[in-house]
Amino acid sequence: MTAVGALLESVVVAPARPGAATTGSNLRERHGKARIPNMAGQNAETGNNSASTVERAADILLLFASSSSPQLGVTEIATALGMSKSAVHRILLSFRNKNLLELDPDSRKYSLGPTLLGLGAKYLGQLDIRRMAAPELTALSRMTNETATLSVRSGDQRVYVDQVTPDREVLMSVQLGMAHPLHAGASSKAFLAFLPPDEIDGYLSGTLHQVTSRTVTDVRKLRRELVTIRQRGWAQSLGERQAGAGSVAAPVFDARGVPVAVVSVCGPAERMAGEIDDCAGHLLVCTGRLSAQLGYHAAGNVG
Amino acid sequence: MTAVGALLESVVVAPARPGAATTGSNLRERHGKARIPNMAGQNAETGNNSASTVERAADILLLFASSSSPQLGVTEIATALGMSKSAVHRILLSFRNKNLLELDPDSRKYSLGPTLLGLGAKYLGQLDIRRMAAPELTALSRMTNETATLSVRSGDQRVYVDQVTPDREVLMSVQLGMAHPLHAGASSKAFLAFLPPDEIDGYLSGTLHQVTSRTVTDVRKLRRELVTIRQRGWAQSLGERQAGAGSVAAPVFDARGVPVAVVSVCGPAERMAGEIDDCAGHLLVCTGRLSAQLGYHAAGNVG
DNA sequence: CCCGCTGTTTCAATAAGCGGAACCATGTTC
DNA sequence: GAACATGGTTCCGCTTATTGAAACAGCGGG
Repeated sequence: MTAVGALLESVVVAPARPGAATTGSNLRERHGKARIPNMAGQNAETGNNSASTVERAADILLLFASSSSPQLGVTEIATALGMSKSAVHRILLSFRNKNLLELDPDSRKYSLGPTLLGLGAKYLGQLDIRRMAAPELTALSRMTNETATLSVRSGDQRVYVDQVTPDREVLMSVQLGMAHPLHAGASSKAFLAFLPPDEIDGYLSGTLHQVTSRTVTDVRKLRRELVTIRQRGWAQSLGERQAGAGSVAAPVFDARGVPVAVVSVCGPAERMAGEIDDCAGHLLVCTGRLSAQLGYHAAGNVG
Repeated sequence: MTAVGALLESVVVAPARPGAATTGSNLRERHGKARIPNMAGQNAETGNNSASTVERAADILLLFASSSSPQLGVTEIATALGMSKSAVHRILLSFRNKNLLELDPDSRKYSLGPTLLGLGAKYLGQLDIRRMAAPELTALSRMTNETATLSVRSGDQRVYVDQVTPDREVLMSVQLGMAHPLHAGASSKAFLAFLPPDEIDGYLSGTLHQVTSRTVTDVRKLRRELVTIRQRGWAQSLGERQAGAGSVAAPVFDARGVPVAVVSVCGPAERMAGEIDDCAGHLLVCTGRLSAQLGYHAAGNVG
């Protein structure tokens, strides 16, 4: 009954497709350079040997992703990104040729195209952690009667890749695919706490953006909290990333002990406040099973 | 309980929010093949004043979407697209900076990045037809006990944007987001049949690719079938796009009488063969309701 | 250990994208 | 309804970013 779950086109005989056994996808990055997210103005200081035109084109796509209005005009984009109208127009035309963007001939504005759906679906389909975690998320959501989410890391950021919401009126729902910093919210902190020490240092040496009024941006305070998280194995947050929301989160480790994903239970802050311990218990059982599936044998890693 | 359905991050109190006004998206495309860099100057005649670098970058993304293996290497991409390794590498670096692609440091290969998930989710979220049709798809799938799908048009192609699968062992599942030609399969033919005559002519004057052994590529035969489809209001296919699959499909019209989407019922070919008339009945009720919601008043359009 | 394969970097040539301004097409105002 | 305003599209010289070949670096297999 799921809507967007199925991804492989085929006449399926068994409920799941046995398929080729893909190895676990581990992602690692070493980008020390922190980008200022969605800021307008000049981005002259990239300093890389990459293709600036392509990056600017990508920025246009990302602008659509972060914009509140689904349709954007040429000048709108140009001013937002500090580009000239002609450059924007040329890039938009290219994307349009590839069906990555669409043009509404009436309003003369552009919007995201269906090909992006294909790319996103493809990405999800090859995320084996997601497949593996799906039943766990369902069970976790049912037991806690709250939303269960799954996140993966992408460089200095974290991205929700799945969620299962409970069957009740007031609930929390996260936006899949959008990137969040590694220091705000339970899921992020759960990731950060279990990274290798040098990566933690690298991240903490950057700017810690104040996402909400409760976001912890003091490095020393955050470091103390990371120690706590490592000791007890899970992180919590009340409104640190999303005002009014609360959550508990714990990482999933692969065989090498690297955190490859984070599972969280989240809901409205007032409700979550009284459920934290209960949720954390269920959560750890869930992540423990997943880590075991990935070949992780819990060792003395508490430090 | 849906996994990827929710898209807006918020603490939701009401189950769903009624969307804003609908905008019919019509677009026209021209697929030129620009490969030879010799006469790469300004070709005013072909109407190609777009950014070739960006298009080539987009081609790389699309290659990932259509490739069977989730990871691609630099030379692999370069040879597949006829580009130089350095160009590919630079573009890959740009995409990596934007988290549109990821690099597996072990295998030194690239794969799709999580930002694409965000873009795809965003696209789905702003497709109001999808929201509107979702309950209809669910009902249709339940009544027919087969898979119900929703497609939209994108240039000369058609894209699945949603599906609801029945609760049984043997079923059909389509791949969301991937583009299909307008002449193969019931959903495609249902679109094609109700386009304006000049657009039909334009499409039929192009090459009709033989997708499966049963794909109709003879223009005259196809034209006859389009007449039939227009007369009875729905299209059928047995293995024309996907071997072993069968389906019936009918369009959804907006207030102007333009087909904005297509709903289909599909399943394994043997089973569908005996269910076609029954499914078509349910299907037409469903699409009729949707068209009515869009302000379409059935007129004497049979011809 | 060396060879072959693949990803990364370098560098000069130049093709390609850039921006400003002119050009249209809408729809808004008076 | 004409003049105006707004925003998309096109044109064109300038210059910069991109390109391709070749050199370099890592890695795995023979």
